[in-house]
Amino acid sequence: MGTVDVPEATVARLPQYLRALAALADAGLRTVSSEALAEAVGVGSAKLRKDLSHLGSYGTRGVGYDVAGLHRQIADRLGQTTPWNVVIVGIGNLGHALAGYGGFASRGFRVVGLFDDGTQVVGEVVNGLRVRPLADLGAVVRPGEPTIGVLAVPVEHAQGVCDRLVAAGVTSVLNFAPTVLRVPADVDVRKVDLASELQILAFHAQRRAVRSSVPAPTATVGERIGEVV
Amino acid sequence: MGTVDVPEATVARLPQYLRALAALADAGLRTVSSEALAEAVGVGSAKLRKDLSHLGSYGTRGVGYDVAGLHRQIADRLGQTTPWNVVIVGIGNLGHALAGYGGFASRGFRVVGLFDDGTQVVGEVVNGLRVRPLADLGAVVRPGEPTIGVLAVPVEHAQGVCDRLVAAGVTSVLNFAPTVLRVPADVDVRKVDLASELQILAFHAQRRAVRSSVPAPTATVGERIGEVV
DNA sequence: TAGATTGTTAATCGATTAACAATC
DNA sequence: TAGATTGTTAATCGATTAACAATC
Repeated sequence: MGTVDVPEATVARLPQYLRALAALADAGLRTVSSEALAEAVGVGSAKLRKDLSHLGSYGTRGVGYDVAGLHRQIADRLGQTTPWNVVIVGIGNLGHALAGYGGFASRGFRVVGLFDDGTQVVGEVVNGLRVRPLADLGAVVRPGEPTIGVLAVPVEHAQGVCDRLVAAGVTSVLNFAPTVLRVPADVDVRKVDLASELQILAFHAQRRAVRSSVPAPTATVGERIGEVV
Repeated sequence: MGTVDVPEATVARLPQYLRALAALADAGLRTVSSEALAEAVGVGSAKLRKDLSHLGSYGTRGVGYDVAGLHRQIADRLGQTTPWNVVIVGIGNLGHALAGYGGFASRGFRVVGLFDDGTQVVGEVVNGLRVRPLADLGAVVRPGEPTIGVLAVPVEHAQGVCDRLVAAGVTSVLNFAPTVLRVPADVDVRKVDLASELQILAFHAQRRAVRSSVPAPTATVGERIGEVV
């Protein structure tokens, strides 16, 4: 119990639990049941207990979980006890917005560098940071302290810029460019694909539309109809 | 075979396949094997063939898939043949960026409305669209044509604004606020949680760090060590 | 002690993967 | 026909869920 493998699906939910616990603590709650915490996060209580069991046991039977204790425990696991440095590369529309996004700082992330090679934007000050040319990456990314690189460049530059991030010592990358990045095995890449999200919503919407209009008229007695929704 | 259930995991990959096929078509390719297409998307060829089999069969044994035909087929399934209307609510940092994001238009999404109730921003023109007060939602969201709502408001307003989107007839919501939205069963919500993405990266990075430093010194002969990475 | 709630077990479900027969 | 590659089968894996014994 402890450092052993936490399933990926569980890891992805830890930030949600953490946020809900912070809200409960703010509300003055000392203790919370798996039922109540699960409800706040929108999952089932069994799933929540299973998830927490992967971190070790921090609940008390008959009572529930200590809000502050569980919060500390999860924050610890997410590495939130020490601040993480973040550099943002590509200060266009999206990079600008990310540079000013308040949600990062409040979760223990420090944006320590903004980079772009566009002659327009280099030198501009965004949210208190001057935009620097990519050549300066090495001056900001210190091999000692872990740094997360956020890629917000146009898709055609993504791989090249990613290579430079990796060369500078970045081993965690959040990629907003809609492309598959090739990286060494020790580099972790996550992708946020905004257009994809809309396409997935569109798929579901179209499926709902088709299912609510087509099946009824075309079905004949005795035919089997696929389950609706 | 056809309109029947496509697994969620497959749906999430369809946009990636579509993009890769567009690139192959641009490059002049007529035909592509599952091996080559899978490589371009960064998945295994077996997974790709399985995914495509859920759409019906469009490949030719011994030859591969017709690039244009498969592209059309997937675009169809994603509802990309008809344009989708998108409204963005909350024109702050992020909303601004999304309003100007080129990736939406190129995938068949039309941003048709920008909304905000901040006195500062209402009336401002962003990317050719005037920001309107939320009260105008009904004038833009037409019950007839499907509209996707993008929520980029501060977390404390998210639920309230979501309710208004739903009341206006929106049944697909992309939520950037870090909160669980309560919606009727016929409304589809997807969530993009930027801070969460960084937290997940931080979790992995910390795990890598712990595993590469701690286990070796503390392990004793005969002890079993958890598998590394 | 009685009531409440956890942590865990076991069953189920969905997704991935490898292998290969079908077939172009 | 011989070589290539699909579509499908079956095995495996990981995640979810319900139920309940352990225990506060």
